[in-house]
Amino acid sequence: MLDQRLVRENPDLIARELGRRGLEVDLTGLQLMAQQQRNLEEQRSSLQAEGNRIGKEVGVRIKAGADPKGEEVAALRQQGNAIKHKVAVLEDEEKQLQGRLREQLLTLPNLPSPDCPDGSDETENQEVRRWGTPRRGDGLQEHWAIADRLGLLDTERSVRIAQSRFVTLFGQGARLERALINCMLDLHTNKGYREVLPPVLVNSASLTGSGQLPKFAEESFRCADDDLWLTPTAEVPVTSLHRDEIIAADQLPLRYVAYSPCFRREAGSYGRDTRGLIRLHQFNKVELYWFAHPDHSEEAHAQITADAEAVLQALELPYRVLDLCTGDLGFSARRTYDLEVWLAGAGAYREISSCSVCGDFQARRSSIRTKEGKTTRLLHTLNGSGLAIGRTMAALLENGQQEDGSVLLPEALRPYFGSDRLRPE
RNA sequence: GGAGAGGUGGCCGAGUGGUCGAAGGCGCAGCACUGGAAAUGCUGUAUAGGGGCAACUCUAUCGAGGGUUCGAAUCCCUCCCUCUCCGCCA
Repeated sequence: MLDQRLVRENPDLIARELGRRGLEVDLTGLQLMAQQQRNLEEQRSSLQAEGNRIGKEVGVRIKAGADPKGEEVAALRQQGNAIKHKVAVLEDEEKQLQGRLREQLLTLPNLPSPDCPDGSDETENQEVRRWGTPRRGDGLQEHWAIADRLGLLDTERSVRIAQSRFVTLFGQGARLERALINCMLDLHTNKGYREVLPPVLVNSASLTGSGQLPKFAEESFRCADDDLWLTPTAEVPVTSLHRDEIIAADQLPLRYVAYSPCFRREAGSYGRDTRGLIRLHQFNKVELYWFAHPDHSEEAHAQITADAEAVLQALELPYRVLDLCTGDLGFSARRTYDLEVWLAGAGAYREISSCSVCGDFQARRSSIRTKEGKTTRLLHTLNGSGLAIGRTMAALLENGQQEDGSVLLPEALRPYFGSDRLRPE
């Protein structure tokens, strides 16, 4: 959420920065509301001050011996009552206004970082660097074909169990998924990340806190009878881990690594990536998350990205890093580096991780602050996939496929998987 | 799901209508004492919003929301949460 004060005092800045995202917003209405809200607050609180004064005076006079039923007290009472009614009216108006203002503010995305490259869509994302040598060649299979051949998964039975875009893993496939989760968690915890296994059902406040609500309700699965949703990413529960908290500055950064299944409705993506492990309603992910000191979130962004890259390097998967342009930036992000892994079968890079710095955007929505001496400020949050498990498996299958039909696994994964390769059964 | 108890500041804990943002303790910070530390003493120590260059000041907040009252941490209603016992259960 954007700072209400900024809306009041510098709406032009907001309009300009949101313009970089390709959004045309007229903030005069919002500014007016914010100003009016403050006027109401001023009126209300000075009336309340007067009311408090009268209330105290009644107490003082009665204690001093005034007749509680006498004229003197009755007059004060009447004054008090008059003020009370005025306050009630103002308060009501103010509350409504504040509600409408907040509602609208919650739908505005974060302002992009000054360093974020300008651009209108993903074609203008900027490649920052590449790592590894992409494997190319004729006859390289795509991962679903390999998975099918090796009996790693079953999509048709998954439709019977759930519906399309779900997958059931079997045998070596299930084992590989488990190996990847453990491998990644170990990699990150060895670097000092604190492992956390959060609830998968999250309430509306949590989704609002990290930015999925109110705007993206149709992206998540909702439980009909409860205020609970299936989490679309561990970013949601982990953000709310410290909702409404004040964290001492010397404890920052708090770095978490959370494994969780993720659930997404993928509305509006029918027909895209319908085969394989790329786009599913349910997938596993290991997520990195930082609660960072507001003065050091840029370094933190570089670090969290490096920590995500380290997984790809450990798994010997070639990738490239994209600096997302303003037009492709996610709702809560100020700046994002996407990691795209090479898929040898598809012959293309595909997103496997997204590392974002959100500034104080989520912290304001979630009220997460840090205290240093006497000053309390909103802290900064960052998140990065480290990594999406299903897509990692896809990359391993495509990049590790061998002539004999087996799939060779990277060294780092072998102890977890218990073998150096997947073999035809 | 049934019965009961309870939710007060970073923590513990007092406070059943009046000047209470809240005693006391712990913790923490600063100062004094010390060669240094401990112990001790003194002082300070919530959050948000508004006004002010600032010192400072006003308002709100004692689980949440409503109500009674000139005045609510305290009384009433609704909801949420926690704990204990019973039932059910991986």
